[in-house]
Amino acid sequence: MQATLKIGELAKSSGVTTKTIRYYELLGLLHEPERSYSGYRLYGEKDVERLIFIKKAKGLGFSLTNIGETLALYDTQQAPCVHVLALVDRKIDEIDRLVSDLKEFQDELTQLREESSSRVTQGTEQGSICGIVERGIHAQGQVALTWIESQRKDKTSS
Amino acid sequence: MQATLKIGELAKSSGVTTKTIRYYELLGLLHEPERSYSGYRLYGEKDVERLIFIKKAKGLGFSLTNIGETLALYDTQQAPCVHVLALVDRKIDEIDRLVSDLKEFQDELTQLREESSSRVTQGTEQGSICGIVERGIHAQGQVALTWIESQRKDKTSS
DNA sequence: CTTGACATTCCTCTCGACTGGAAGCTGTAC
DNA sequence: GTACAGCTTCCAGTCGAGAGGAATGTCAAG
Repeated sequence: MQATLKIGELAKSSGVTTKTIRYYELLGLLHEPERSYSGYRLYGEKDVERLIFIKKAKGLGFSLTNIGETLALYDTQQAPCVHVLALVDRKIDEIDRLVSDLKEFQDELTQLREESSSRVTQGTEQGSICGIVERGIHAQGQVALTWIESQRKDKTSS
Repeated sequence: MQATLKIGELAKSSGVTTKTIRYYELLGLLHEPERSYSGYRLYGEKDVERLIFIKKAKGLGFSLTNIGETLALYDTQQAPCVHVLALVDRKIDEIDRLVSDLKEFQDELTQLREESSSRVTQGTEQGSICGIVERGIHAQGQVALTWIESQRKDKTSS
């Protein structure tokens, strides 16, 4: 359990900013780290793993509170009581439901895709950026132009 | 396309508050509805479906912006251009990745569950609410007490 | 013709999850 | 010995997704 990383190094090896690390500590997701004589936070490899776990879970849509609970369960090396086991079971079931809902949603999208692609009239809209942007979406408030960007930043992870 | 529902009725049949409906309209997720002579918003069955779609997608973790894009695609009855098709494809792929990440995460939890349950020492902690709460989590900042609540409100849907 | 439920707009507040920046300390490099 | 990156705390701002509430209008019932 050697604590050798300064916060900036932890940030680099986990891909999480120093700001965020301190914030997670504040929330109790990370334990209070050791400190150097001068007060610098010092971390070890475990902390890298922990941060990556958090990042991953967050990417899957879990809230920090929720992640905190799961971590707390990891932390307690005591026998967990029946209540907590039941909660983990519930979480597992929840993921099952989530997955099947996602699948269903994906099916809808796929179907939409099929229908749509059969309507593509062989790109007679060469000059314009995208016919849809001009005709359909523009009217709605140019949401489309930020689409690609939002896609990019939405799931930079994984 | 008869528009007969007032906002409160739409709210009831979709399970979304009137506040939220107006907010979605503001964001462009819902079209500007017809209005009665006195200025009341008037909706039809399509709007119920649309709201339920939004609710569902939101429950799956998509952002309102993201949902807006998808709806925009639904809306355009024109042939969608190749760009948009590609984006839908990407979204479909994303869901694939999301699902497999979730599965993986679930496996980790299941494993944790197994390990943990083998440590349950046959409930010698009758009197206390939960041994874990007392011993493990309490130290971390009583996160555990809000756990059940957060579970409840996190996924009230589906 | 007033009461009460529901509608309208507009403006502020909340909550989660950060991010930015000020003011000051540390530690290595030249 | 001073410059500069990197650390500290603390406080304020932002963004998404709404919720709360004031002031006012509408409409059916008694």
